[in-house]
Amino acid sequence: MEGQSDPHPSSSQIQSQACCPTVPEISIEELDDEVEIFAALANTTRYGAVRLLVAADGEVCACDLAPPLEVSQSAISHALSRLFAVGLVERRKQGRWRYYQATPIAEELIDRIDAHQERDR
Amino acid sequence: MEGQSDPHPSSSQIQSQACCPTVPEISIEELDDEVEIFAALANTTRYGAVRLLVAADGEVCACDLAPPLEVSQSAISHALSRLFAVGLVERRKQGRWRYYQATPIAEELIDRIDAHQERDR
DNA sequence: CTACCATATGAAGATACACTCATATAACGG
DNA sequence: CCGTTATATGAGTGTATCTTCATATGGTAG
Repeated sequence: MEGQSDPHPSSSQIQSQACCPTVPEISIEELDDEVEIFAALANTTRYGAVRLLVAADGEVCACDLAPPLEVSQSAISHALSRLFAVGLVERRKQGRWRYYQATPIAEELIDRIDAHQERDR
Repeated sequence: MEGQSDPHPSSSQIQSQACCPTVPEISIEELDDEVEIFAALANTTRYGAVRLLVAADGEVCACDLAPPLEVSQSAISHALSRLFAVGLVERRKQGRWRYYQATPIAEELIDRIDAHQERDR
């Protein structure tokens, strides 16, 4: 399998008007952390939670996030744990409550998306 | 199933130092488009393609993207189609080649991620 | 035309994912 | 203490997702 591709560097030199405008080299292996950040946002529950936290512009306890998202306690807990794992939210414990807050990177990503949606509407 | 939650508005008024700092209302249904954008980036092949395009800072033909990502022709084609569908890349046909280019929103999201990675390293 | 090349697309199998359920932990209130 | 509340976590399951294979399309060169 993988019957070798590499089409153009063959025969003569097809680099003038053909493809190949020198493709930059990037380390593909090191992309996984970043993919995980986007993967954490690639789900309605988790993205909705981030949006709520960004809109709240401050701390919100987990129990206040579940109802508007219409998901169970377990679901929001799983969701917030994953968001925390990739650094999209911070959390603080107070008594029996756990307060969550969006991190700067979360705010920035949402901000970019909002600006984009604003543009082409 | 779903034995109704809504914990605090019950008994007395537990809003002072408890949770509930007025959770903002957002339209959860309208989030799907945005989730699709992040979902498109939540895969190594697709994210790698976007990174290559952003790094290239210009057009790159599909055949030049497959080798560095170590994926098949079919895989890169599927990947680019999906990225195009959500507006993360643009494309232009020239002869039998198809040139892809990152869109502004793609560049901005990558830019935010890079700045973030820079920060906590 | 006919061969070949770059790309696209549909179906299909293997894998990963997001819930739910059950249960655990921890903090408060009586 | 014991019951209740808020949250966390592991297992299990239905569903979605990604890649490959096969094939289609559209362009180019002989």
